[in-house]
Amino acid sequence: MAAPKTQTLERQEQITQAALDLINDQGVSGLNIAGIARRVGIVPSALYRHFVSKDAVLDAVLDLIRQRLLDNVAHVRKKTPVPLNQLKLLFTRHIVMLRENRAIPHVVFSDAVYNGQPDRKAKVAQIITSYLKEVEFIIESGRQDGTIHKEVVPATAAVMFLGMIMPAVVLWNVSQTKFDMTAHINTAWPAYERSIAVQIPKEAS
Amino acid sequence: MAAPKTQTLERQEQITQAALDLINDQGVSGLNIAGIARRVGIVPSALYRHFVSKDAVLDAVLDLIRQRLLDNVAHVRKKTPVPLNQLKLLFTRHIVMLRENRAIPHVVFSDAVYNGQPDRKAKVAQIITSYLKEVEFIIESGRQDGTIHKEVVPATAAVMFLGMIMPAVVLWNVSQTKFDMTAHINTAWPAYERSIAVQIPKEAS
DNA sequence: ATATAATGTGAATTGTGAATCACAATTCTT
DNA sequence: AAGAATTGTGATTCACAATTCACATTATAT
Repeated sequence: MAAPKTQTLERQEQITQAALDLINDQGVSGLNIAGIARRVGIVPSALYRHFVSKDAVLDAVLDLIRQRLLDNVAHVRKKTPVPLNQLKLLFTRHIVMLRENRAIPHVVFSDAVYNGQPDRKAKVAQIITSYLKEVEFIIESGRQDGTIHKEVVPATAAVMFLGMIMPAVVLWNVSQTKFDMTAHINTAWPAYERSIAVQIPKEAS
Repeated sequence: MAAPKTQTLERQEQITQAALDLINDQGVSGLNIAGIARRVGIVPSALYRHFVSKDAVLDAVLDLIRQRLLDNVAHVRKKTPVPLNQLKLLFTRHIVMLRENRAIPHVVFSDAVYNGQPDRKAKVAQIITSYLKEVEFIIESGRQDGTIHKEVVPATAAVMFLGMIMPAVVLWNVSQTKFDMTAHINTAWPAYERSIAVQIPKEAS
């Protein structure tokens, strides 16, 4: 009962997705060739027809993650032209995304990244910084149109934007999903907005 | 050439410290019994006289980390009685600490925590939340003495305090230590202060 | 001092998982 | 339809690391 033959390109996508799913369930340390193969429906050795090594699979997963993150930004841009609304939307969408893809923080924080080849580390650095650049860009356009304070330093504000998300996700993960993300979104966002927006929004509590 | 016999209590401390050092260098996935034993100066099997398993060593490392974090808070409390100054000091000290102990983020974000026994996960949750509680406490006393806005929600402000630190450390790690932490401290802190303090400090840019 | 407990040692055991390889089945080319 | 290329399979190898164990050595108690 051999698995049906499938073009490498398609298999690579299946394998990458399966790897992401596996990491969602078991973390990066739970990522193993046999597990991936099982999910795809092939035998472990067959995987090597499509990837030269396990490391190569991890790199593909990183590419997938980058794509998802940037797609997110693009989607938000289309949704509304107002910088502050874009940020708010990006904030909630990003949190929802990380909730559903626990693999993302897993990979980004994993030892495979922190202590693997410098290439991989650089790749993650590039993913994060390009995401930050997008956020900075939104903030900068807010400064231009006068909705965001001129004194705000875009780079710092972007890092702090990430700072609303990162600890929340970590707490949520560590607390067996008990940490109330919705409540966090509802209180953190106004605080963030207050610190960068020019005028307090209509309903000032 | 046997290693000198040493009381279990002292050896446990040596082993825990060696494990922390090893994680500093190689990450959690690089943590191995042989490596720890080498650093302590004993043979791998000897380690089992003092810890029942590798997992037990990791748990001890977690205890050590908690202790370090809380010592940090206590130190800051002694240094100054002014809440905002305590926060600022805690901020810089925390960053310095994480710079010198890359093991801390490694462990906190590791798979061993995210996918290990629920006990360990709970332990990490407890470490983070107790640290947050301390920060909340400082913020609350600032609200009491009128130096921090009444509208500030201590829990949220504490999470965002962590939010100044976490992404910075991640960026620093991932960027081969190229990310400028000092610059981050200098711009992030005023922004944070502005968002919670009642009055803008003397020199308003 | 001697028995007993505690600690250290080297060898052996066990498990795990990545990677390789010769061969089989399938698809593609022409 | 024959031959070449691609993809799949099972057995196997290899390295690595945690743990156990019988025995040696040192410290402690009486």
